[in-house]
Amino acid sequence: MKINSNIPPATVKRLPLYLQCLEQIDKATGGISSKKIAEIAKVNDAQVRRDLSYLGTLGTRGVGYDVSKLRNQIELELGLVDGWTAIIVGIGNLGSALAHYGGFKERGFKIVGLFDTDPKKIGKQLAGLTVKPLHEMKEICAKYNVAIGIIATPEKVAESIADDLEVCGIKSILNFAPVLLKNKPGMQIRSVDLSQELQILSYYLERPSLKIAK
Amino acid sequence: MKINSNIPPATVKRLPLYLQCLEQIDKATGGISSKKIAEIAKVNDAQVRRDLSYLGTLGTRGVGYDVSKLRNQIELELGLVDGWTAIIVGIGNLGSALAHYGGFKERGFKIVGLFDTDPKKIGKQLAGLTVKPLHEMKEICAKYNVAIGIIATPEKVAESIADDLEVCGIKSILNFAPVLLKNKPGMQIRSVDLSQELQILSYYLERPSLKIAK
DNA sequence: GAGTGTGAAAACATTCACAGCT
DNA sequence: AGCTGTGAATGTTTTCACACTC
Repeated sequence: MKINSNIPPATVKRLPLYLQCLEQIDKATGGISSKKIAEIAKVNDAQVRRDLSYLGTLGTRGVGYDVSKLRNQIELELGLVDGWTAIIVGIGNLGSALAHYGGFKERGFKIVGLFDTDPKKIGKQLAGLTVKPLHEMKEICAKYNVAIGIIATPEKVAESIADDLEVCGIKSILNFAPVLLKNKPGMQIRSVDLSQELQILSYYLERPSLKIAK
Repeated sequence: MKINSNIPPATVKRLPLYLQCLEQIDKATGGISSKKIAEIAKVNDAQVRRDLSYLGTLGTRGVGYDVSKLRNQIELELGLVDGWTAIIVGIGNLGSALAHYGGFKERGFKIVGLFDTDPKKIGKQLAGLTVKPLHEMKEICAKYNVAIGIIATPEKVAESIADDLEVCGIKSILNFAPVLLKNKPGMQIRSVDLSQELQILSYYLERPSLKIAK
């Protein structure tokens, strides 16, 4: 089992998609073709083959890919077998949703801490964890060697939480607050803006107003 | 005010990002340069100029862009001024988070209905709306001319909800359930998988196991 | 026959670098 | 002097098409 650490970014973005496909097909199916994956993932089949070829020679000509072998290899490439630990900061509706979200555990991410500043939330039990105040963050991060900090706070405090996470030695942030965080050297930051997809969708909607223009 | 309906997809994806930038800068600032936008959005400044040039000749050489004029034009291009209405199906933690999410309203999307199958949730008041059973969906969709259906249900029922939305005449779906929905002719579907970004992040994390491989 | 893996072509996207305007 | 808008160059991604293997 080898890891190719030089996969094109466009391909890296699609690997989780393929993983989802493999999970979704009939569990009894042992093998699958690029054509079938392409159909479920809604991409071109040559694309699928090219993407998977970066992970090594995994398929069998004339036959297809072995589902579990393929899954293992994608998980290996994405580093999902390393068992990353994460904490969530901001336990409102979104933070709670993330804490309960089965997809994280299923993908090898373990949530080991929930934090909030609101005294009403501190002490609450949630998804098998107790919500803790911010000043206990450093201890938890050290104890569990936390790799990822997930920000689900209101936008006003997100930047300061990012600073706190940096102090705790965290090297990666997944930010759900609708704010563009400042760059921090040595820190990987990815932001998910829940309204962004809706805005993109809007561009491709049939618009009454377009009939007037053009 | 003209709409250029032929903007490259890569640019469309960045327009919401620029909008976020503009919202985030000091409200007092009347003008902004491509260099400043690039810095906040963490992209190349030539990229910003090229992207914005698709919207028309908006800047002033030697000066920069007028913030409010730029914002208006981006909103116009994205169709955010058309006042889309949306409904949310599945009022768990994620659905509640989405219902309360200020970013939707701010971007011109109006949530006009919340739906769930759970009798315990039906009747609940949330973000100024009452949670309704599924069979009232069609009526609400017709009444408010709903354009977008947001799915925030567990994965098992997501596909059948998508069918229901189709029956209600909805033409666009934003799916938060971790499942790849089947294609429906004439239907725009975008999926947001909350764990996907975490998986991409994982690929770029420093891995202990990589020291062994290679 | 069926389906992978991959050169080569085509399409798309980014970046440079600078003329042109304020 | 400062900053846009954009040709031209470069880099990346997608797709075609087919030799090759089972």
